Amino acid sequence: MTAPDPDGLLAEQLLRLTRRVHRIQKRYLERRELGITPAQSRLLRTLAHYSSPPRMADLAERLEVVPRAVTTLVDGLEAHGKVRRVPDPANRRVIRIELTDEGRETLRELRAARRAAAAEILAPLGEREREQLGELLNTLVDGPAGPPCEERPGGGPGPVEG
Amino acid sequence: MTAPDPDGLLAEQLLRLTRRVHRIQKRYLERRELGITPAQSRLLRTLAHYSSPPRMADLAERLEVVPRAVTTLVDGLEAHGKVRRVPDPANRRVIRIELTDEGRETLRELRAARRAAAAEILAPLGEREREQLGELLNTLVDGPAGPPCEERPGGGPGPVEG
DNA sequence: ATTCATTGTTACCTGTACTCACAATGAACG
DNA sequence: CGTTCATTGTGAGTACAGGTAACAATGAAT
Repeated sequence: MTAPDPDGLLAEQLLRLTRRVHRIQKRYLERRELGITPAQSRLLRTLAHYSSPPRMADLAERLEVVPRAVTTLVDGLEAHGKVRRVPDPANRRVIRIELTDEGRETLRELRAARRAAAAEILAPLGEREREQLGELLNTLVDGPAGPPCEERPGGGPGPVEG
Repeated sequence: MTAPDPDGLLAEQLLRLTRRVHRIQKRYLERRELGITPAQSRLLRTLAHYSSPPRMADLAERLEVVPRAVTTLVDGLEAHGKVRRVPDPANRRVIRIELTDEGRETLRELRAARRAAAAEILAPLGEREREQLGELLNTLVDGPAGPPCEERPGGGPGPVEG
């Protein structure tokens, strides 16, 4: 440790971990036959954090992807009846995304799967260390922000991912 | 904080960060017109950690991907003259992957790019915190191991990624 | 010699996200 | 009013990363 390029190394570890998370999560998803992909699962979970149905653009910003990607994800979820597109009467350009009952149900199972996957990944860490890691990651994520776009306007519905 | 599902959240942050790393790294790679993709860059860097040219299977294990993926990556790198496939006289099934001079040159630029990307990501953290994060990630990565396969036989050429 | 395991690869498919172009809507301003 | 411009979501196309399955070549074991 204290290698020549500690920061670069750190990025490498990050990548590796994420690949692992992805693989494990996928396994759990398949096993439970929920019929959704990891990215869709992510959108679904994100959806749950809003108090009122978000717009596509909100989700894009939140997920740190381009709006087009959200369209695809919502397509998939809607086809499986997990979410619903509802027009916004106040602004006919916007579409708001609502969780359906089935979506909420799926979400419950999803959380279990997620928890199991996380537990598997985090096994080597103790309680205290997890907290540390959590704080560090929070700092990182909330820090510079910014997907392909710049920064968020601020007055969103009810974010904060918690 | 101290939310209902801290571990799940943690995984979420991980994913988000990685997406960011990926995006930033890609941007750097394009800007410098190195003509390689992030995954190829990863393989290249990994290659540098071996004292003697590794086999395809070694790389697959190291990168935690299926051997087939390595084939594709090496194809790309070889086409750009960054690496060379050399047959192993001792075992005619194996192919060893060597860095070419051009590959080594690219590697130098790559490190700079990587460092810049990491710096950008890690900006919100202080020196002390980076060390902490580094240690935590190390523990995680070295912990349970295991790609699609199980565990590594141990006697690899010269691993340890550092 | 036959059988089995290793190694890399051919062929194909999925998931994810990106760019570009565009239609529909809304807002600003003459 | 009409013109112009920004916002919002989407169709079409592309790139990249990785996974499965089948296989040919080689090596090892019996």
